[in-house]
Amino acid sequence: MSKVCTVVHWFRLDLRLHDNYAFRNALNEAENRQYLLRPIYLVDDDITRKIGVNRLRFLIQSLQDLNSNLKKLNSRLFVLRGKATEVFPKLFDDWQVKYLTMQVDIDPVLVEQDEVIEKLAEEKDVFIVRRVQHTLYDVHSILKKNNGSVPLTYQKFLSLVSNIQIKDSIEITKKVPDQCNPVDIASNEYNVPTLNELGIEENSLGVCKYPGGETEALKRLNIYMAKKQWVCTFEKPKTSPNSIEPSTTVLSPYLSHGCLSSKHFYLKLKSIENEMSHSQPPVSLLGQLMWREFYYMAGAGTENFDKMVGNPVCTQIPWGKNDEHLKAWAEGRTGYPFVDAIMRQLKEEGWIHHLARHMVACFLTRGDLWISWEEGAKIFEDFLLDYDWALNAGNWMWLSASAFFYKYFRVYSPVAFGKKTDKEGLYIRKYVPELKKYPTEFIYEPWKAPKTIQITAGCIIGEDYPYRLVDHDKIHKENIKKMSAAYKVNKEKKSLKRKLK
DNA sequence: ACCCTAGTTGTCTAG
DNA sequence: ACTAGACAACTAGGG
Repeated sequence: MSKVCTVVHWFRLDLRLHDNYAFRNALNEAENRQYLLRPIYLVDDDITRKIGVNRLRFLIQSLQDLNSNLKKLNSRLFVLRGKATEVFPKLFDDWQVKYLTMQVDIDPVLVEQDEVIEKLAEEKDVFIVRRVQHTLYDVHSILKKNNGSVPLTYQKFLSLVSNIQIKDSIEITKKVPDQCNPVDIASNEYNVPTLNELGIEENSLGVCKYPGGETEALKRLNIYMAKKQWVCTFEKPKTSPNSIEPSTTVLSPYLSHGCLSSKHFYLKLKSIENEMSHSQPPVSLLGQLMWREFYYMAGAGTENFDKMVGNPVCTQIPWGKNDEHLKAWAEGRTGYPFVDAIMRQLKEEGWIHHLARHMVACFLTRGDLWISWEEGAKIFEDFLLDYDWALNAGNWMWLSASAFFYKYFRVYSPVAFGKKTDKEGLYIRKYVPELKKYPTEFIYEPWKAPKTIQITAGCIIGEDYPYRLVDHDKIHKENIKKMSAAYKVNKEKKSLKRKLK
């Protein structure tokens, strides 16, 4: 007896049912051809080495939510363990797969993997459908529109996409017919793994401020979209990096995992903006989505986008190496309370405000520690719930003045910057509790506090809280000179290249 | 080739 | 609370 054929939808960074064209495609195909439908997710065996614990928790929660939403459609999520390139050849045979749907991704590791999968599928006669649904625009067609070169300014990017229409978002409500479900539909073999099963002590993790999942994403989106006045007056630079509760939406982790469709978000914003006057890109909420598109396009069109060497858009800067300083930065013990508070919030909660990212990124690179942005990007990859390959590399290059942004002499002060929105240092007191009792006068510069005050506040600088690693006022000026020299060399190289042509 | 303009979000001081 | 200028002078894109 020949087995019934199967349609597989491979969930990756599209952990949702709304606005998921690729999944709808699979569902329709299974129904029309009377094939079996298996929505799958692959968990790599070394996942715990690749993803930080907070993000792993977010992912597992997202998978659980996806599974329960699929169950409402009379289906389920089939979670499989192993590497895609090893799992698929077996699946193709075992399940008689005829049709595989998935979304298009940009991360070169995934792109490379997809090429292998595509080849394997071809050999086994599996038809693959890939849909652009993680971004608003098909980045490759934008690049083509710009004669194959990457626009290096946001405004240029906006002009390229200005007349592209965004299609409607879709809702999937149709239930999967019983005959499309395989016999092992209820098997525990395919359950979403728990954190404990992955070797993570769940109660060793901090409070979960941002639970993963499509349900949570849409709930969060709707809360913010209900505040129409807030949406329409939103200007990113005017939001606070150090408020105790986030001053922005924190939808980014949901976008990066695909729990929220960027297109769904975009269309909501558009319909609100149609009703009243509103702020504009780059500072508006819609402008934030456009930044995401901008970096996706840059990432897709640039070789070695996540590295300095061999990256054509990245200025080559002779960064130093200092593992002690790097570690202190990552662990929130630079001796600059604002920087340390941010890094500790990042590690504990997995999310920090965009401007807080500016502060610590500038501090690590061109501002103070003179350490490569690649090192910072790796730490962010570990800690951020909203880690996103293209955005992470792009923003790190921006902040280190390696690409997209060039005014390297504008340096964030670890003392002055935070004071603008938090004079009392309430944010520092929360995340660096050893300084909780410091007088406001010294909360941003505790090393200036007289010994008697340090004793009264119960925190001796150099013992209970570190002495500052560097003297910002002095070192940032030296670093500006180094940047200037690096730019000069870069310029000479460029003009030499032009002459050679 | 050259010049001009604009660029998501700096800091500090003086008024 | 705000605005303007000094600081020292960046690059990409467009004309």
